[in-house]
Amino acid sequence: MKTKTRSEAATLPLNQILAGDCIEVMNALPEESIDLIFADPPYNLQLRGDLHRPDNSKVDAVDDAWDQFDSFRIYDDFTRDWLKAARRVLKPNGAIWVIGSYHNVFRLGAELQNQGYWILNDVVWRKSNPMPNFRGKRLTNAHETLIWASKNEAAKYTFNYEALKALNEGIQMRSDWVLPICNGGERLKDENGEKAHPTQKPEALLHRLLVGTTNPGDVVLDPFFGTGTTGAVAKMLGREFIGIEREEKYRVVAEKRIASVRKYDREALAVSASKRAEPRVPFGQLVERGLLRPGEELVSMNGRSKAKVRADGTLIAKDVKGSIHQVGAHLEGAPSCNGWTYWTFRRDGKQVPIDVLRQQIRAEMQ
Amino acid sequence: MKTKTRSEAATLPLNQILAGDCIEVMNALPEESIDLIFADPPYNLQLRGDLHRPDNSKVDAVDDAWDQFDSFRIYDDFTRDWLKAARRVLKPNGAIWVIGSYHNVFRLGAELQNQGYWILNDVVWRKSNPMPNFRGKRLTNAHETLIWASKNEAAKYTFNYEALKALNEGIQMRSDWVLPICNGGERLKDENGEKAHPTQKPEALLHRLLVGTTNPGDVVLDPFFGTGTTGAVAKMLGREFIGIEREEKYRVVAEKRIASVRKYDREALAVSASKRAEPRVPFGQLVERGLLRPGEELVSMNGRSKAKVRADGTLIAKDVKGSIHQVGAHLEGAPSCNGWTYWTFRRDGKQVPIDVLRQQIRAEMQ
DNA sequence: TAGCTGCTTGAATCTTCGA
DNA sequence: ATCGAAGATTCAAGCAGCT
Repeated sequence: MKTKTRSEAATLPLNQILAGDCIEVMNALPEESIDLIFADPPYNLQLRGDLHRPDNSKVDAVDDAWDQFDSFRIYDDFTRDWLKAARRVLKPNGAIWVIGSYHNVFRLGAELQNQGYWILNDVVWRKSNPMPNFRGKRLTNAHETLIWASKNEAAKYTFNYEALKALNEGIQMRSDWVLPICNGGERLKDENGEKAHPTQKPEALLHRLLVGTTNPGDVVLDPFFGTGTTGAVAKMLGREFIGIEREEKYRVVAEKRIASVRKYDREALAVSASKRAEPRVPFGQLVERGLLRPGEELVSMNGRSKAKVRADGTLIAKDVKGSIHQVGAHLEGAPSCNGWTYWTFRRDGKQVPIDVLRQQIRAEMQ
Repeated sequence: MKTKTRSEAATLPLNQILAGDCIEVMNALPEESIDLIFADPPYNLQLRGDLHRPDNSKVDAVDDAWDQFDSFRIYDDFTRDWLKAARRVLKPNGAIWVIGSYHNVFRLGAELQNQGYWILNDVVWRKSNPMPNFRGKRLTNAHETLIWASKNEAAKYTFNYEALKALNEGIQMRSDWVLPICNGGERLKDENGEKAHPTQKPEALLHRLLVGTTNPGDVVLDPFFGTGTTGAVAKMLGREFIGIEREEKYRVVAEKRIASVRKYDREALAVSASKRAEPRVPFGQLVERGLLRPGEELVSMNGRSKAKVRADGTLIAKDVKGSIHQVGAHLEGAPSCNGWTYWTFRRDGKQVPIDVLRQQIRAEMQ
């Protein structure tokens, strides 16, 4: 429901980047004036020493002062204060998005709930090209979490169901979004050719989020504006924005960036169109899902070789262990081998190619 | 490292389902006795019906703010208590997995951090066949979140990196896991043909998690056992389990289920080992055994550097002496260098990595 | 032009052993 | 506990430069 009046619009500093601490600046804005907030607060990463890639190059870490907090207590105080200020400026039917990683997102989500925000969805941004875990000590940190919440349980939040369905090729939009990280030409550089901001978010993410949860003309506030992805996408999509940013160097970059953006840029729309490739199905999934059991015997298509399945999705044959491809290649004395078509399993007295099981999983994924 | 003693094993009720409240039962177990905890705590506590404030006055159900606030407080108290009891029984190098949705996972994650657990990853279980959002008012809730945390920051948690990489067909396992929900034949039914438990987890999820973060023989505790997916998969994979479940009807179903499970054979349970687990072989042994001769020349993998082997197993290059690692790092101007993969020697006219010789010695050690 | 190789880079709580 | 040394460890993209 649009309730914006002329006088209210006049007092709002629309399409500007405001300098200063976001809490103070938000408290100076009129209450109940904002339709949507997008907030990408500091993550409070707690990094110890340097990290090198296996090729010995050094990882350019987020070591900025603005990401340093001395304790959870201090981070929680900070979170409480800015979320409270944010809630004051939200319209009664307003909503908020916050983004974070496991370092901070649980603090964010709990505090949202404590303040009476009503969580609508948590959304997973699955990165198609995340940075690997170079030391092999944990899982690849391949996602970040967004929380979408309305001001309270009763709020009539904006949700453009059909628009998102259209973006998703006619299928209901899910809570996991596969999008690449921001790099290439979209990644803003400073005068030295270094990245202008360590954590610039991709425009595709904001595009989907603004298309789905705002209407044209809505006022979108970003209290941690950085280099202004929110403002740039809002402008493209015909939404009004208000940015707040403490650091001058980021404001300068953002101003320039947004000035060069044109509304309804068709290229920006193209960014969000995701192409669908045939999903890769690791052989291990057949084992995890119980389609093949550890210890089960596979026989080669030509009937000459046998191997046993192991719990981690590798095979073991007479004198070799490895993937279905490696073991097949070794047994045939070939440089390579497509294990999917080489190996068969026994089902109802017949030998069936394991590729049948892969097809089955792919069908489920549709 | 297994440190289980006979007396400890004797006092642990292995491979049993214990009846009762999980906090009381955990407090009756010996401390520091559990390798891994998997917990799927309830979150629909149905508090709205009979909610009391801490001072025992009944909450006015009309007052939404009070209702929410007290709900969270009670849930947080519950979470704090069971996580504390869980932490007591964990071995110093133990770890925990918890699973939840946006309703409760932020409370879980924040409390884990508050108690000193150290989050290793948050993992998204991306459901390949979720229930659609029928009313079209929100995104399809297509995932649940798991948190993997060690007992504390210093803990040497178990992580079978190579096994998970193998499960994912040679690519590092990511933090987003695509797996189907539990249905079909795997879904347990009660005598009326109704599902026996509302939130039965798929065995594939537990398979991946147990293969990745436990070793055969480890003790896995599930304080919210339900119909025993954890126990069933633990048994298959040769892990010990302890289940705790309050409701008799679930215990009955779980007992029957686990009794019908068979453990995979030993060979199938072996997983791809990490190189770190292999015995250490000093470079000097290659010289002592005559696999390399003092004075023999080594050439770097990239062909740009040379060094000579000395009798004590150090190398000497143009302006540097030291270990294979030190000399390699110095010549490359790198912070570190794995000399085993950096240096090659000449054999039959070809350059061969010295790591081949290490493998040879390791093979002899078997 | 299209295709290939090689280099660079990304919100990262990223080692372990023995003296 | 602290310190030094051994040694284990990466995936997907974009882009430049070349054929």
